[in-house]
Amino acid sequence: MRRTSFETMHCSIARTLDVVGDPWTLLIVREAFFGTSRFDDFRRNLGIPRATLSARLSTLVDHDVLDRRIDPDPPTRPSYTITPKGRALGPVMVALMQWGDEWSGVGEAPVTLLDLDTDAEVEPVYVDRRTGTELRELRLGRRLNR
Amino acid sequence: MRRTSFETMHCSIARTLDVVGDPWTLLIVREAFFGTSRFDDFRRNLGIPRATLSARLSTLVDHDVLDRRIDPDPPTRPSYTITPKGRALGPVMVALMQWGDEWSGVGEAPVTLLDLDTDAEVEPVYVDRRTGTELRELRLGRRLNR
DNA sequence: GGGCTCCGGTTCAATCATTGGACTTTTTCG
DNA sequence: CGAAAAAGTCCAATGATTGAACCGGAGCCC
Repeated sequence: MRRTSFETMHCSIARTLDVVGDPWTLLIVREAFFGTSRFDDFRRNLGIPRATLSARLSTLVDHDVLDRRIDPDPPTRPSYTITPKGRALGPVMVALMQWGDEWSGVGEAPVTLLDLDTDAEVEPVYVDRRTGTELRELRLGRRLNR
Repeated sequence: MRRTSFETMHCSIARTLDVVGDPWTLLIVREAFFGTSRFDDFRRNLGIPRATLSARLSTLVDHDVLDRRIDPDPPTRPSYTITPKGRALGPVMVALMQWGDEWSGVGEAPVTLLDLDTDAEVEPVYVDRRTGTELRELRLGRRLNR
């Protein structure tokens, strides 16, 4: 049977997972985020099978997370670049990375984030926009709208 | 062929996706996060097939994201509750939710987050711990450690 | 106690997705 | 020109998901 679609769920988490909720997709987005743009570079960096990569790139382009265009000047090959919508997945990747750093027994964090302008290390933390309180200490609940 | 395991990748995102990188898992964690604990409640709330739910719950328990124990008092049934390791996935779900709110065309945000103590609305934003700069405005790079 | 229902699964066949490898086509490079 | 690389497609084999049917123990009801 076909994988269940979450489109109809009235839930933003479900709808996001409908786009990026498979094992490979966010790794592809990660690569694109940090500059990978060519088919074979994705393939080599990730070790993903060609057919799978081809399928994922197509749906990412369909969802406007990546942009596919042919470079006019040689080498004349497709180039996959991240869109604003794709770049907005940064926080998702940061959150996944921090959880892996802390809980997956990877040891020392494999990657440190940097501010590209100042070259300083960056440590993202969630705070409440209004109060500035760190989210770590908040007990979160939810209210269903509508 | 079996789904590729990301265990050996020296990357925290990949290792996290090895645990929660399939379409259903994070929805199950979301349910557990907000209090669902019984097999049939997960099934009804999500519309997930029994066999799939059974498999996912098992791996989540194996990974110590959920805790399974039998309630001693009747009705004597298994109860799945979220662990600290599972609760630490909160930021991942927040990031997914915010992206869905903004980019998935869901309309008004279906859910508002609340501080359970004060009942005030909470809007989580990522800032750099050191500088307080919002992550949105940063151009992010990475440095590979080791 | 006997039957009924509910809950939490397991089992099954069908279909879908993923994988590794072989193959193709176009482009680039020497 | 000839070789090699890049970007896919095609294929058979194997897993994973799905919906439906089945199952077994715990409560409940008379």
